Amino acid sequence: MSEIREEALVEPLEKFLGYQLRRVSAASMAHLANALSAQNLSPTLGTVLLMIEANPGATQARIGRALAMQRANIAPLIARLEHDGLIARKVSDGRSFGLACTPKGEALGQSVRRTMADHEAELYSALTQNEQEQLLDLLIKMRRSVTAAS
Amino acid sequence: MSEIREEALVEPLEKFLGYQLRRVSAASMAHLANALSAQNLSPTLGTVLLMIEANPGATQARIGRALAMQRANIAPLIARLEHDGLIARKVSDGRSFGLACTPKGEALGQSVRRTMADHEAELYSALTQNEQEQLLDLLIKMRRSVTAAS
DNA sequence: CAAGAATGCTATGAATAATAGCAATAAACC
DNA sequence: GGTTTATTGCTATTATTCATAGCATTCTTG
Repeated sequence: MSEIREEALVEPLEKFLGYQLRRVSAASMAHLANALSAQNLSPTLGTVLLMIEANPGATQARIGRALAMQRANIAPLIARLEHDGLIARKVSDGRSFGLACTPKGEALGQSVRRTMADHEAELYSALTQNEQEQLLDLLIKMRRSVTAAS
Repeated sequence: MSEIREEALVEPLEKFLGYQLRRVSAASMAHLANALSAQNLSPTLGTVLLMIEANPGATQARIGRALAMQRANIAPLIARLEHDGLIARKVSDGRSFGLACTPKGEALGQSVRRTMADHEAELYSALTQNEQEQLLDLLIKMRRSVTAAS
């Protein structure tokens, strides 16, 4: 009946917001990555896909800025989405392209949105509706100040 | 006077807790990494160092479990801390060692704690004291449920 | 004593992100 | 108009973090 339980260690960073944020975020990311693996997408790829879907015609530099990603890092992701036939590029500038989802990309986007919604519902059900809204508001407030500081 | 401002993109994941969590956590990690670079430590190394300092005698497997790190991933970190003279290993088992900070490690730990406290104070000053406590409580509650689910 | 579990570790690969630099193009300036 | 500056997409490279598989040693347990 009584299992052997390891005595818990002291957590010196317990009161640090950054530490708790990191721990929860890491767990959430792992959970989401697992959920999205069925669609053969990483969390980042899924996010970029949805971002393009919601902003047809945007260039990859703009998408990257909105997601706080460097141009150098988003390039291979765009190439991958295009290679998979999920997005298409239309010349907009002599140097840039307007991105948009293909029908295949929109279909997958729909599925990704469902997966993410399920993931959220499952993971965040430990919090009440009220707490979820509180947490969301606090995070958004944090992001505004953090983004402004950069 | 009026700068050219790029029209903001639609953020389809705006209401997703996991998304906002990731964005804030990423910004916080980058900020902390920058702050800790002066001590020649990554956030992970700093965290492990403080964890060992707070739990002298613990084995690296135990430290790893408490931080949700695989044995395979913590091994090189421990080797690095030992190589730098920050921690020492004392045989505890035929197969494991009890870890503890050296005086040099404790001195650095003190400095790391200060750096982290400063980092937190600077980054999270956008929230009131009350909001910071709310956020901390919500995150801890999330962590309990997430850990239980794993 | 034998079987299974735990520990430390290596090797390897995936995912994410940072920096530097390049060629082409656009925009701004004189 | 022509020069300078900025932007864009991209490659190459590196660092960090984390996951999996496997191995030898050593404990623990039946």
